[in-house]
Amino acid sequence: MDAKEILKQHIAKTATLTDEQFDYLFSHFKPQSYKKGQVVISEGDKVDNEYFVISGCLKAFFINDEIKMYILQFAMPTWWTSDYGALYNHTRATISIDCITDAEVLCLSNHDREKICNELHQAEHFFRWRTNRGYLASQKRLLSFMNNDTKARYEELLSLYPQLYNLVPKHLIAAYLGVSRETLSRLYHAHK
Amino acid sequence: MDAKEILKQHIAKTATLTDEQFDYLFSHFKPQSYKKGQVVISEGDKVDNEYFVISGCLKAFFINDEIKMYILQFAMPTWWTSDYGALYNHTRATISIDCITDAEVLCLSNHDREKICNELHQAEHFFRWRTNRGYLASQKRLLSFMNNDTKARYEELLSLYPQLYNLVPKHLIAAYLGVSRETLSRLYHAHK
DNA sequence: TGCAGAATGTGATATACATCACGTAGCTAC
DNA sequence: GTAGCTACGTGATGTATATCACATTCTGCA
Repeated sequence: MDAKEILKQHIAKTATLTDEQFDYLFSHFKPQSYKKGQVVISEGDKVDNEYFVISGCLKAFFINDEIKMYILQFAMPTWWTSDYGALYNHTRATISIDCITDAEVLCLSNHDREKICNELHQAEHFFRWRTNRGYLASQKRLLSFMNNDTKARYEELLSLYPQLYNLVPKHLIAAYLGVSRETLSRLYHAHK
Repeated sequence: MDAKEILKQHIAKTATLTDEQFDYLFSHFKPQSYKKGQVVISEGDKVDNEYFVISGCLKAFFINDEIKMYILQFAMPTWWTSDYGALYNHTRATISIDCITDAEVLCLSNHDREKICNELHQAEHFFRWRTNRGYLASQKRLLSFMNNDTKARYEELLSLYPQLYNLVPKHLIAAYLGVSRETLSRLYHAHK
């Protein structure tokens, strides 16, 4: 299945577009390929685009003053990613994004998204629901952070995305869980 | 300023509606008054409405198996609140909401919101942006949880919402920060 | 093929925080 | 007014996790 078809099916779950409308919408997306390790958005950048993942795995992360990394999102196929704070507020990136594996994405500029949303009511509908789901996922993760200990969060993550275990290095999983790599290592060697 | 005018100005920041369109939209909102301590949504309830706060302060919270409470949101005037997971997915409430002070709200049913969004493109636009902002706030709080210690999060909260200090009991602030009330108490008596 | 750097395991120690326990002050109801 | 409840402070102790240090294994690549 090609990129266009993947996006089409993804949107069809939420919004009803004619083929012509979808073609028009799709004409604003720009395909892009990245190699493993390549940087998509770097802290301090001007952010113009958001990215729809076709294949591969990216990470969106924050580096604090002590050079410690926290991962906000592993972006897998059919997920959207960007530094949305910077994108919507026209500020410089505080979040960086790079590729854990080779990856193909579709880029959509902030300007084009707003233009399409304005022109096509169904597109606005789609983006409302996409953000809805992101909001709910974020709330859920926040609750999990407050309520569950590290082990429970680790198991929750792996039961949701079993592919991560082999796809991404353990220290990145630790950075997603918000614990040190040592603690994570001890965790899953203790309860074998 | 009455409830209608408060909502009107709130929406006008994001979407352009004619007076007729706003009147139509407003006709779907139902005003409601609550007393301090009154429950708006209780865990296990069917959730049909979301709430726009006109006055007072509500809290949205989760109680875990060990009867420990975590506060997801203090809902202040012009904020929206509900158990959105339950509301959108038509499941039972896992989040409860009650009133910290006497409060006035405007209720909007899930059904009516979707109806209005369908009928009025600008309403869909408004709700997309409202959710956007909620998503960004949630991401920011998540990052703060991973990156900052309790003291920093406490000071961040109070600098954002100074009125909370006198409005809500300290153990609720602790439940928002995700620490025990003892730890919070020690925190702000240590660094005077 | 072999080497450098990345990823991972593991021990020792320090620390932030939870938990338990108890005390006090203030508010509310009748 | 007093009984009871809620909010809040504070000490003692236990525990999960960070941090530092070093060893081991894996992997890409020249």
